[in-house]
Amino acid sequence: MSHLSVSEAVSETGLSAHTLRYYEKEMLLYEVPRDSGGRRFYTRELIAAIKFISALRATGMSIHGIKDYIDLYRRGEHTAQQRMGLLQSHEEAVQAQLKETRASLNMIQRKIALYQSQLDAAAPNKQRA
Amino acid sequence: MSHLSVSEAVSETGLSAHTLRYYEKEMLLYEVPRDSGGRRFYTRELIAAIKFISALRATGMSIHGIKDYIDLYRRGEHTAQQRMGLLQSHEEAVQAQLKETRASLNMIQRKIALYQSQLDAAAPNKQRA
DNA sequence: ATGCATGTTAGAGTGCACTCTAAGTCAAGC
DNA sequence: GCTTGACTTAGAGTGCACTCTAACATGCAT
Repeated sequence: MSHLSVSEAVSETGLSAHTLRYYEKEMLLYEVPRDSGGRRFYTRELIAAIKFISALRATGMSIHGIKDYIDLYRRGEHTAQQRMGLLQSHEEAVQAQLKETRASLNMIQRKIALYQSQLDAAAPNKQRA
Repeated sequence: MSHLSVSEAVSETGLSAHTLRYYEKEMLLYEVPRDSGGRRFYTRELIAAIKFISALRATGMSIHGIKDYIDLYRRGEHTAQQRMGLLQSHEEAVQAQLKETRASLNMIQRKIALYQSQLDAAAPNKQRA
């Protein structure tokens, strides 16, 4: 259970097999183990890493940015401070992006409300007709 | 003041002149007026439209999706209901996306907290040393 | 009248993140 | 032993949203 095949990793992480290979090629994943037939399998540590990478992607960090983070990871424990710094500045960027999205959403919601009042005015008391 | 030059529109909307032309080419903007020399200028209605388009883009609607909305607009008042429908389903998508972003952000924040406690443990009472 | 910023065009180029193709390998089930 | 399905590779292709290029036009400031 702690060794997942490609297809199990696909359903566990929500990424495609193509994307998993692409991430490996781009060095976001390293030391992905193989079975005797040369097929990949994923340990629970790898799955956790993939899920964290997905969280970074879902919040808009680029592949390149993620690679910088992973590279620090590979360089050892003494990079922990730097890694935390990267995550913190990414967090700030995400908060800013959330703020902008909320503002834009607000504008859209006001437009919807406008449509609603226009349509109400055009067809008043429809429920009684 | 209600007629903005290209450079004024750029600073007012935050988009580049290139992007404004691109949006026009993709039919997101239409009937952009020209002065005697053939140069574009932007009315306040156009500026408002550009800002609304930017809100749709900022919330992840594709150029194609925006074009569908604008095309309804061009077809006249009787499409108001459909336009509202598009905006409402986009709103739902944005809410879902916000939820996912918040979940991912949470994961990142937990990681930051982990780093923080690790670094605290490695260098305790640093403030007294 | 000359220089320069600001604009014009069609169309090519860029960067990103996948996504797919083609040709091949391998293990398990009938 | 043969088929089926999941996997392998290098490398090409896709879709999106810009972004830039080159060559030219216009109009204000000196």
